[in-house]
Amino acid sequence: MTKRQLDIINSAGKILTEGGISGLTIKNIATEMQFSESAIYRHFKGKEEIILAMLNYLADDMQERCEKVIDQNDSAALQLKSLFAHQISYFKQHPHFVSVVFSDGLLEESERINNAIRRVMKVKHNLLLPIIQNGQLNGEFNNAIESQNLVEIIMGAFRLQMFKWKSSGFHSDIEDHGNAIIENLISLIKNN
Amino acid sequence: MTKRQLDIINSAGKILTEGGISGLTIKNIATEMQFSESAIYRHFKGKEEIILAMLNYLADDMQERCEKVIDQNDSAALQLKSLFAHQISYFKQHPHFVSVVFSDGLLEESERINNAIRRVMKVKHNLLLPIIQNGQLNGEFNNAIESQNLVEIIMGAFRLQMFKWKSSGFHSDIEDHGNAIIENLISLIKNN
DNA sequence: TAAGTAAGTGAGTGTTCACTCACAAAACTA
DNA sequence: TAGTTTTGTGAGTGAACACTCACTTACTTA
Repeated sequence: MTKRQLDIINSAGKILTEGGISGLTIKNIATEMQFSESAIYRHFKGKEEIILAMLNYLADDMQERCEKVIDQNDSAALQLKSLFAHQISYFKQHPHFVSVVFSDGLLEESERINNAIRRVMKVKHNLLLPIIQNGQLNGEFNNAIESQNLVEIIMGAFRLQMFKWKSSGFHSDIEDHGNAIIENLISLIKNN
Repeated sequence: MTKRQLDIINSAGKILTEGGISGLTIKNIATEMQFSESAIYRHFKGKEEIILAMLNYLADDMQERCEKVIDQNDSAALQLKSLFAHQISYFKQHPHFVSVVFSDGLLEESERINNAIRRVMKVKHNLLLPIIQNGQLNGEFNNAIESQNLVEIIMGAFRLQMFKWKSSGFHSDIEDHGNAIIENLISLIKNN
């Protein structure tokens, strides 16, 4: 990944956030980059490669950042809380990643993009699962429910918050509302 | 809504399910209807109107069907269960409605479509809210959490199941997995 | 400094798209 | 049956799209 490629996927992200998936054209990316359409093709083979690069960058970056945030000495509940707090503040700084993950119009166009989106979700899933499992093992969380299902409930709630935030044009306060929902989720799955 | 219009939105739904949002073109709808492109314009002013008609039909239909399914004499938990069981079996028969609700590529193109999608979600929200509120009032459900938030958690989990089902090309068993998640959700929010 | 490569350009190409229009047949109505 | 409306068609339009190509300019390096 060259610097120029990173510039391009950032421009693509900006456009995706502002103009949605139908606005994500080579022409618009080129304009945003302040050079010609054809120049884009010096750095990426085509549009699909740009989208794939965005998604793969997001997955890698998310994995790396989140691993650092989780402190194994914390309680499972605290780990969940800091994981999501981090994730929310990250998306707040880079809302285009929310756009790209939720642009499932992309999804239908190419199996490779489909897989890349799945990979992003899988990274998230794999970060959550061990936390939940530990919490269930040490009696912190409800263990009447399979860990997999618990993870899906949590991810579903989080995704809906992100979706609503995106639908609002990123105007609503995701930090307040998102963290509140996570707080509620934790109190829901806790044994008490 | 004429018969022909209903035929067209059904064709559009079929195409949306099979070819995704990028496949939803006037040409494809016309082919599916077995007549020419221009004939479509005898029944709808344009593509946007077709999509709006689909969404509004879904919202109205969902409202009407779901109201019938909910038996006020049942417990809140049972009401939730039958509501979702009905919804899942309905989507299983009409998977294109899952496609249309999740095609947020549509969303960005027009404020009217945006509002129509929001309306579908609102209908669902308004169906769930009173059930949750009653359940909290009569001590059946956890009332440490605001009803609104509880509704969002439930809807989020349900939407994620639908999304995964759609991503699988509607091959996974939504009836099994979807109902299991709802079962888990209910056990999670129940006071015991 | 000469040669090779990387990065950018302007003018295209072919395709697909939503949509229009003059026209025709069919169905309804007086 | 004559007149009108509804429903369909085929040919076409202009715009947007991803992508190509011959060419130039700038940078690197032997």
